[in-house]
Amino acid sequence: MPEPARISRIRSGRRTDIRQQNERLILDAAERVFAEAGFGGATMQLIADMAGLPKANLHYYFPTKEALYRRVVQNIFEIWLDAASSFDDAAGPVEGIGAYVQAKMDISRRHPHGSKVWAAEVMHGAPVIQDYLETTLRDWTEGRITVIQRWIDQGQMAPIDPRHLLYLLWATTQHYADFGHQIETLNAGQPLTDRQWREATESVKQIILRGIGAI
Amino acid sequence: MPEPARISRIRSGRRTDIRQQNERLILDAAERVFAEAGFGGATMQLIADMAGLPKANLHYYFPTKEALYRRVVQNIFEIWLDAASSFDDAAGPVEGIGAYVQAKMDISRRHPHGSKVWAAEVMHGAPVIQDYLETTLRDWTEGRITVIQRWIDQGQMAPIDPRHLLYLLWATTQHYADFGHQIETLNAGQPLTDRQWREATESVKQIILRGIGAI
DNA sequence: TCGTTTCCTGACCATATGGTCAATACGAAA
DNA sequence: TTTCGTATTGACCATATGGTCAGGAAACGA
Repeated sequence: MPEPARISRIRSGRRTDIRQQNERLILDAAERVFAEAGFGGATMQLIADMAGLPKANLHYYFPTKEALYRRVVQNIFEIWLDAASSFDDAAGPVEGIGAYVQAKMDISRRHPHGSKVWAAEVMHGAPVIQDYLETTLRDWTEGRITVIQRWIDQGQMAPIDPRHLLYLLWATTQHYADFGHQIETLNAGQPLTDRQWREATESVKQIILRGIGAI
Repeated sequence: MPEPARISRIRSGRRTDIRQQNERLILDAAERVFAEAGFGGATMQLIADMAGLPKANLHYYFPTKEALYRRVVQNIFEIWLDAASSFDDAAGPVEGIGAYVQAKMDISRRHPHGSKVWAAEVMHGAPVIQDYLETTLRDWTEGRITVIQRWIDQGQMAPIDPRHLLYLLWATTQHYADFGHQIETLNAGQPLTDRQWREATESVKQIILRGIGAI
């Protein structure tokens, strides 16, 4: 059976470079357009223009609009999961939650479009990633609740309902991406500067860490 | 000039009842559909079906889809402003912010669709209510910042950046509406009970009030 | 050079959707 | 009863959009 080997050898050439490069181009454009216009408001033509490719080319790499959207949402979810790891190897809430807030604020700054797509997806009832919510997200959440509960039992923080603490963390950090336009409008129409992002992150950390009695 | 009087007398009859009733019917259906499908994903036909009226009837009361959407967003903004008043007549942060959290959590529970429409509108760059953001919302925000700063100066709370405190308040309370589906999924697929809503509200209040050093 | 696979794209199609309109019914005042 | 402004609605239209396809170009191994 030399077949698979031959295929995989072919796939490692320049052709896959082209495929990967174009898929990335399309995914980046799609993420932006889906974020700014929503799934229904986004058009393949607009995504194509933003990617600098003919529309028919999109359908060569992604069979349908749904398939493209699905890939965008999955990408975001993976980024989300990466940040989640900052929670893990921490001795106490100050380091754990502090690092988590930091990671999520960084994501909000670097992937605002992705965050918006995720938010819209959930708001519409998670038609595409419902299974992820019920498996990966639920498992992750349960794990983190255990960790937080242990911190409480060890007297490292006040007895807060871990679930609502997690919601508060998600809400607060993602707000800086999802409602970035509102924040910018209230900031004299200017995007937050490096300094303002640091201040925001510090404010969030302080309020939450103090709020759970970890400081 | 008896004209206006006659018109206004006519307008107070049963006809205006019909108009008001149908507009309400349409607006309620539209709010729901816009929230669940987004502006682009919503169709006039779907809204019509949900309102129990023929599609052409919608266009009799609202000339275009945009006009209907505009009205929905404006309605939400008014509800939002009502809650804002709970902030005003309060002696200190515990009452003021406590009441504000309470009011906003109640809104999240009673108007989840409206909250989602608002969120989507802002996420898409506020194409419809940008002027509100720059006028009403900006003014309200500045006013509240002044109040919070006064509390800080009077030593009633820790020196937190008022702006980021407001963002945290908005983010946290609205999260329970906008991400209600996710919360429900993590709640064994069940909507929050009365008790759980109370617990959520209490958790949020506690963390924030403690976090700003008001307790 | 040749054969094969992958990639590219203009032109085209079927359908969904926002919006229009003319005909009609209805309710209230005269 | 007549009149007139309001409300109703089925049928219809123009357009936008997701998706298809055939023909050809480029890339690559032999």
